[in-house]
Amino acid sequence: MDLSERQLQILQAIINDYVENAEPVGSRSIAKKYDLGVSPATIRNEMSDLEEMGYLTHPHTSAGRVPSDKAYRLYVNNLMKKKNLSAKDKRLINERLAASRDEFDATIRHAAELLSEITHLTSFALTPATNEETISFIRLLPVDERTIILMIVGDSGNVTNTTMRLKVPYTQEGLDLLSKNMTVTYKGRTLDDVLKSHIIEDVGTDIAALNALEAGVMPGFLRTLEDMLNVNLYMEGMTNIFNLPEYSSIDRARDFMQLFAQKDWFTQKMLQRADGVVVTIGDENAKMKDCSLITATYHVDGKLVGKIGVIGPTRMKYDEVTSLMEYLTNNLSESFRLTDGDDKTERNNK
Amino acid sequence: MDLSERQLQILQAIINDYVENAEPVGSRSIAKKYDLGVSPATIRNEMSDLEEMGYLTHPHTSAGRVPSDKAYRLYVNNLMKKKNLSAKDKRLINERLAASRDEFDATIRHAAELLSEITHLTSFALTPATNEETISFIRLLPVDERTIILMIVGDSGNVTNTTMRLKVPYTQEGLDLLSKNMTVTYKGRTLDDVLKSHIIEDVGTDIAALNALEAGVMPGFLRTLEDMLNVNLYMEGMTNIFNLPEYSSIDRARDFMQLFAQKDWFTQKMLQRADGVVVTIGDENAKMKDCSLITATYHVDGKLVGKIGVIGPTRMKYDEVTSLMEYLTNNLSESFRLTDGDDKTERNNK
DNA sequence: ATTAGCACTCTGACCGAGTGAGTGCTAACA
DNA sequence: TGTTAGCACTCACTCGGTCAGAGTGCTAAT
Repeated sequence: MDLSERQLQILQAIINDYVENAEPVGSRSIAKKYDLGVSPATIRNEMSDLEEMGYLTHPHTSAGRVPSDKAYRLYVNNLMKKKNLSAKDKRLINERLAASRDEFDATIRHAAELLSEITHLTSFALTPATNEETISFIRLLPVDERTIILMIVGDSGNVTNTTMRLKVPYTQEGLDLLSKNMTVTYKGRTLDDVLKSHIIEDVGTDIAALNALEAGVMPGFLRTLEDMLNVNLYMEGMTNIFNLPEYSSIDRARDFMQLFAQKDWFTQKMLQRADGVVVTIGDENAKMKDCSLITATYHVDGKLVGKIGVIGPTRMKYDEVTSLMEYLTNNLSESFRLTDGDDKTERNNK
Repeated sequence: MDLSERQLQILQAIINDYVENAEPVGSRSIAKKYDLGVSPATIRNEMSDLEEMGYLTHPHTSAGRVPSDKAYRLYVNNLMKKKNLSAKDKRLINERLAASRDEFDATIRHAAELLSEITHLTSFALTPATNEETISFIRLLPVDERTIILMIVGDSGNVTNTTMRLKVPYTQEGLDLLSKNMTVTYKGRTLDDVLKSHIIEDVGTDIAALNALEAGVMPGFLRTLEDMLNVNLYMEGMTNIFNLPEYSSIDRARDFMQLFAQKDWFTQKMLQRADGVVVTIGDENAKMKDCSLITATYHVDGKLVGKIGVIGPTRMKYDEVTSLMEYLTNNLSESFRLTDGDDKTERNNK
């Protein structure tokens, strides 16, 4: 059941050729381009065997062979070698990321841009998930007679705030006291935890006015927590796929685009993927049957975890893309390691 | 040079028919469907005249006529009548907007969703421009030894904040004093004004440590102002156009999609458009030659101004879309009128 | 001024032949 | 027994030609 050395060589040759030219590859062209020391007839026989084993398919009798998902999987797992990035790409990455080093979200967006520029595919980046983030403090600030700001600060400096209009009047003292009480109650607990407990805990006071204020603030508090848990999705290079032959039919192009119309669904799917560089090919992506998806994770200060990814047809340069993503996520994680004396700013989401 | 009553009738009939069926319309079908009391031959003669005047075009000799941009312009300016929304659509709008009434950005996003759902076209919504917003107060808050939060609050409750890491240590008193000084210096001035002055004004203190703190904070302050000036763009229904015959060719579809790849450019273009319901047709949109674009403005508390819009082929139901947008923007402006006793929240951008 | 009639034009669908790429099989060969 | 040359066969694609249908533009009659 294992493949012979020669079969592997042939399979690799077919994959290389097909990835490059997007056209079914015949025995003759393999024999000519790759010096395997055998005739086209022999290659034909091997190809026939490979097809039987499910590594190749046949659009029609008189066409060449096309690698199957299974072939790409084999290639990704066993055959492909790490590629070195070109000096040009490395420079591009370093410069672009350094330029926006101070602005967290901008850096992440630039990472997605770089991915799509270099691979000519569609890419995305997610800001880090904050479920592990714990509450550092909560502050209520006055705006006008009826309007206040609720601000939640996480332990990594993540900030989210909501402006809310109260039905009842308030006092500065009330705000201060409630801020303090809420901070005491929730400090150190994760956002997830506080939100999921769903119990609006009594922050403990027996002043009637304060209880009224608390009741007015709570719905906004929960909404703010939810907001803080949301990650941002940046997509880039969606139109790149129009240049690829697999999307030359309107239907395919539409299907592809529609995947990203439901941003929330897509974000959830991506968040569920394992850490590190993960490749899923064709059928392995339930809903995105004829795409391949490569994701990788970066870290913020060694803790928070965000994701970047590339989406394209199954026919893609897996070796180059995975190497690129490894380089890029390392670079990102490095950027986001908060060293002392650094004036990095803008670590706040939406 | 003016068009006769009959010519107007014929032109209107052609536009109706073409907008409905997306196919060149011939004299015979006009004569049959619209009871104008004349024969196809007469209509042919009029059509020929209309073509000479630039209101119609001819894909080829033996095809029917197609309205030109000029014809649509005439239609929009003089011919079309306001349409009443269906009860179903009204209900849909009211329900959907009411559901997210508390969350500012969500409401705006829903407005864009509604637009694309009802029109089956591509739509967008912009959060209000904040150049007129004035600074209400500025607050600096501690996170850890080196990290602080800078928060700017506008007079309409708009909040933007940045987490920044300082090179130098700070004290609570320092933060409080600087907050107070900055507020005094900038209160009441517009964001634009403060940002454009570009002079980092001395907020007035002679304590050395405070000056150092001020210097550390200023770059972040400017960046926060910039951030606060940014508007958010929500796009919806981009894939709707795949169902339209004018985008059945990949090239057209790609061109359309690429318009929105440069979000910043698009946002700027949209912000430049006049207030109220504005229709631009085909050539009138320099870069979007074969699209029509309809935008409308909504108000927040009668002051801040945001935009929503619909983009589609020149062949669109101008009457229905403009009526819909009028209804929708009225509804939005109404929602955003901050009445007393209302606990509307979440009036904060990015 | 309007209309009927008719010739003319152009598109799009359909058809059939020819071409070329590539396979699969068979028989010969090392 | 694995490899190879040779050859028949298959299938998609292209090209030219034909045909039907829709619609115009012109002319002559009303």
